[in-house]
Amino acid sequence: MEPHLTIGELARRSGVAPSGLRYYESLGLIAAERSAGNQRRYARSMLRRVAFIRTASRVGLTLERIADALATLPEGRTPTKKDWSRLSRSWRPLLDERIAELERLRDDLDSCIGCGCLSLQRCRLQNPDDRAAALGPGPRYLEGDSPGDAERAAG
Amino acid sequence: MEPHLTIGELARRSGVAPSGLRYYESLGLIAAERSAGNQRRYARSMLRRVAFIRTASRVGLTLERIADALATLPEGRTPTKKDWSRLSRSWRPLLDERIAELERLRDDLDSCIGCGCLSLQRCRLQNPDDRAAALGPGPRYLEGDSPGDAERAAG
DNA sequence: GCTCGACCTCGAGCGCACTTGAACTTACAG
DNA sequence: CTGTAAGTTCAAGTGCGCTCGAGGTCGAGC
Repeated sequence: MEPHLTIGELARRSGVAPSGLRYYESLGLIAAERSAGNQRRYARSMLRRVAFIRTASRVGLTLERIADALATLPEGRTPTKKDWSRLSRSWRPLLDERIAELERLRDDLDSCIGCGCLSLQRCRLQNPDDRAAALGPGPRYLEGDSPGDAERAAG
Repeated sequence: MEPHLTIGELARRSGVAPSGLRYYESLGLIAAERSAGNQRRYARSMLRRVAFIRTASRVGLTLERIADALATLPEGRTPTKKDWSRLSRSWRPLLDERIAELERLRDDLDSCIGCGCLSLQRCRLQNPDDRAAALGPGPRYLEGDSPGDAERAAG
């Protein structure tokens, strides 16, 4: 049991490819010491940090927001379980909101299946104000922005 | 009440920018007649078609899959409410699956909050086989691929 | 000492859903 | 007839989360 991991070992054990780990590093999400020959050597605590990143990503956070979260960890010491726990807890409302939105969509869909209307005037499935438009390109609600964000942006 | 819509009118009424409508057309999702001066003129039924595309997109389908779905509409006549209803109904399982996955994630999160472990060995929050990796780059589960897809791809 | 797999950096490319910009034309109101 | 808002095409750019390739170096076993 070595004290440090090579990038390949961390990759295998975290499920993130070496290229992905280097990318995370380029964004400041993780860090590594270097061997005499300039190769990355990871502390074992990086395993948990990468696990956190992966899970946060599955929850729907962008890497930028994950970086923000990681920045709130105490400096100078390895984070404790309590630290990780605090961060994980903060995802809960986000998940709840995303689930709620999909459920709304599903229920609206149910109430529309009978009519097949998709009417811009009447059907709740439609989003006439296109609130999401203010937030930029790409699929939005499904990628982490909440309707709440859209409303605030539309302010 | 004109029989046809300009691209600007369709954009305002559908919530999709003109550039987006041209993009949809480039993918074969919508079509338009042309004025004497080569400007697009949309039949009113396009409103419903665009509404369908937007909603399907919110549900999490890629534009490619939406195109596939639209291809099953009868040719030679304007689709009826029944046609749209049939397509909408097909989203239901997809939505259910996406909701279920987020709920699983939330429940796993709950069971982990106490420990803060995020352990690759023990914690259900982790996804050790990284099933999603087979499907290519980018956030996956949250963008429309289902875990089922991943399992089939890994098979 | 040599080999060979794993590592390094840097820039480019990808997939998706669009948007933007340049350079130009059309439609309609006054 | 003229001004201008709205339309046209085409190529390129954006944002996110990576991956890939080229060209070179490192490290461990024989």
